[in-house]
Amino acid sequence: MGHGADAKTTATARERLETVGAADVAATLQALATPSRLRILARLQEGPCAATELADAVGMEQSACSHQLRLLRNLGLVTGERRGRSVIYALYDNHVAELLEQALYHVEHLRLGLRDAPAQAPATAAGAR
Amino acid sequence: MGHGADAKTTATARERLETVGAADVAATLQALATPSRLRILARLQEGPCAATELADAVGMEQSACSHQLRLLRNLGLVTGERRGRSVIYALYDNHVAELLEQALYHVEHLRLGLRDAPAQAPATAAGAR
DNA sequence: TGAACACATGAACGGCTCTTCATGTAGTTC
DNA sequence: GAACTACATGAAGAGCCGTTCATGTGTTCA
Repeated sequence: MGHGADAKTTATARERLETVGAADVAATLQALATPSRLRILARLQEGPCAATELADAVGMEQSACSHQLRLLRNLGLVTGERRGRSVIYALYDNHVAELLEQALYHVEHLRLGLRDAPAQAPATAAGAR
Repeated sequence: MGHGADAKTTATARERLETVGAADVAATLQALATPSRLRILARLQEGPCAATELADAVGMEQSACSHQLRLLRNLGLVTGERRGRSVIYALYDNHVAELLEQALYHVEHLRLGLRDAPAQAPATAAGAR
């Protein structure tokens, strides 16, 4: 209903994590945990692209790129459909685009060493202090 | 200066990625790419916590937890300061909390198989379709 | 000062991941 | 259908990662 965190349905990140499955979350996020795949996704954010062209754009061998594309596909992050003798790859979703975007955003800031606020705990019954 | 993406200073994700350093971005994101660290960060989002208590909360051995904490610390994602004979760990930043939050959010949606929109390219000269 | 607690660190091992090399399959063109 | 292009796949090797075991450092308290 609301936007971010309502008072009622506020599950802790920890609960949500176990609900979805920590291993699954980790697996998905690992798609963003290597330079090669990061480059692939970043290129795809600019628009769909054929496999060979993609490999060329990110500077990796066709085979290596294909392997990673399969991985990304199995994770449901990208799609690939035939078009003539090419296979056009694209980001699956806008969620993927945003995930990449925000990951980049946060890492850019973290890498600058800027400190926003010393990490405040959510508005829990935090009497203990 | 703006907030998210101004029309003028819009660099492609690919450019930003190389600017920050794809390897560095990957390294940081890899902190979210394993169940153990994911649990650690999720627990810390609820508030600061001593090392042993933390290890207990996420169900891992003290040593293993300590190793991962060092890693997270080196990446600048968490802080740890002595307090008596304990060391209290906390998320470094609100950026870290948000990164975790949004990663969770997107993965929750991706895991549901919900498809928002078939990934639209940014407002480029995307006539080809 | 010595014992007990809290945490950090080093070494080592098993497992996973990414790449490369070689080969296989699908589609087009002649 | 033969040759070529575009992509996928399998096997294998090098390197990295996370855990465990054993031990070390710092702190409190009697």
